[in-house]
Amino acid sequence: MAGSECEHCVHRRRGLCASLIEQQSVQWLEARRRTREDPARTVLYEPGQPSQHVRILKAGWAASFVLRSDGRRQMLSLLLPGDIFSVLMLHRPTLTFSFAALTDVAVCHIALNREDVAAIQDFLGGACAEEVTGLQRRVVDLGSRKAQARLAGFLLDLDARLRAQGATGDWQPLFMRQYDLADMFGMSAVHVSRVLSWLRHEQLIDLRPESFRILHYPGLQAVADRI
Amino acid sequence: MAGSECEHCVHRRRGLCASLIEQQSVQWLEARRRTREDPARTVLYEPGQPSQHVRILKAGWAASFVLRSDGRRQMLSLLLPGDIFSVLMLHRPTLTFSFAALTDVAVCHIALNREDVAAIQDFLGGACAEEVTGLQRRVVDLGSRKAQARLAGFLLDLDARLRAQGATGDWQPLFMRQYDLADMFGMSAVHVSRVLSWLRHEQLIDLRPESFRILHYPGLQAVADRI
DNA sequence: CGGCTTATTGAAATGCTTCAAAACCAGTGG
DNA sequence: CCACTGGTTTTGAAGCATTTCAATAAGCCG
Repeated sequence: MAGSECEHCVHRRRGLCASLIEQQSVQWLEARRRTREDPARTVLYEPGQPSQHVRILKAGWAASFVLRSDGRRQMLSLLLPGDIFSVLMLHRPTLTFSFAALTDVAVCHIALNREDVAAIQDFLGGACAEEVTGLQRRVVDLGSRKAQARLAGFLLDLDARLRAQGATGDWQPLFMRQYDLADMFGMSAVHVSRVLSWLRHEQLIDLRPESFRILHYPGLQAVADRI
Repeated sequence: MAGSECEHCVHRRRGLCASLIEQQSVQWLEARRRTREDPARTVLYEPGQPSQHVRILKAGWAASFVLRSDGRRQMLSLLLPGDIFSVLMLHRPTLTFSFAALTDVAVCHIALNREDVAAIQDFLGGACAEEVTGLQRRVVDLGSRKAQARLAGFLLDLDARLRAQGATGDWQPLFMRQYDLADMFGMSAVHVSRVLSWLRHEQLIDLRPESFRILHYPGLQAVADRI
């Protein structure tokens, strides 16, 4: 059974795994990877920790973040199932930021050597470019938009991202605490609560413990487009 | 004369040029590049514009930025002589952001085809990783530090960057208007003025039209380290 | 000198944070 | 079934950071 995990993996058709399988084979990949499961809130990678493995989030949600000396946490990106973390690990011996599980997660660790990496340069270049583009969006977001616009835009993005992965219903999962959103968008948890309450009060979204629903796309978009 | 520009170029020993010369030769590089000069405030690249050329800032200062539909400008990064823009051009047909000259500039355009790019993958991977790291720093900066800390940190960084390039004196150049700094750090030009005045009043820095001087490193560092 | 761009200053308004208290919620053990 | 707990969200009030608007000053160029 263990020998056929890759065969049946949802993620084998896209991204890193697809490239590796194309270059080599499913068996080759299977031999170089192992799955690890971790409970919610576990730190998956600490800055400075040398690692030979590039990882793929098989199931659950995770996030990358920087822990500042004053205890403050700045989230860099949100990882959904299928996302790779981190392309940088293939270029650098260690990273300067952390990864943590937001929910229970299953993570696939893949061991690649220099030649393996060389064989998938095309894919890696593209993945690195995506990483840059995503971070640029965050800079624009943090630098030039107000809290309301950031949260509205985030919910729209997340909705689109989940639908692109095949989600269909009205309700979408949201496995983040309000303080996670606060750390993501550089605002206080209190203010996150207020903004979300306001969006709800305006009938733009509906919110439940671990899920949300967009009630009025154009309205929410209008808020997201405000300065 | 034109045939020997690369030979005498200050930047030939580092970065992209060094990699290309190592892989091929100075003559090879010379044949694929041409220099362009542009006055201050010129737009060097507009988003969406297809370009076969990767560029190196030979002289002057420039910046990358996103122009938002509401007219607001978010600067992404500051380019100093020797900096490449942009690694992303080698992975994507077009970019989503702009480059503009802050001063009069000389820009070296280099035409590379797919094989040329493949030959310097090692260098490109590293450069892309650097790009990511720099943007992550900006996210942390914008997300979790106050205006004072951002400006203090910027001056310290810039000072270090210029000294790493060989600058020695007390005074360092600063070819940015206050509204450039505002667009860079997500604050209003008025507030930039106030913060700089305050830093000056605290005897931490000295400021003149196109240059600055750090008067008290530990003090400025202390401000930069504040939340 | 006049006209342009950039920087400074003040006053008022807005956005956001902090602190503190209360409400809510899920799980635990009685 | 209830009370208790710990983690999370909501709410209010006060204070701080930053923006906006508007007016003035300073610097530079022709």
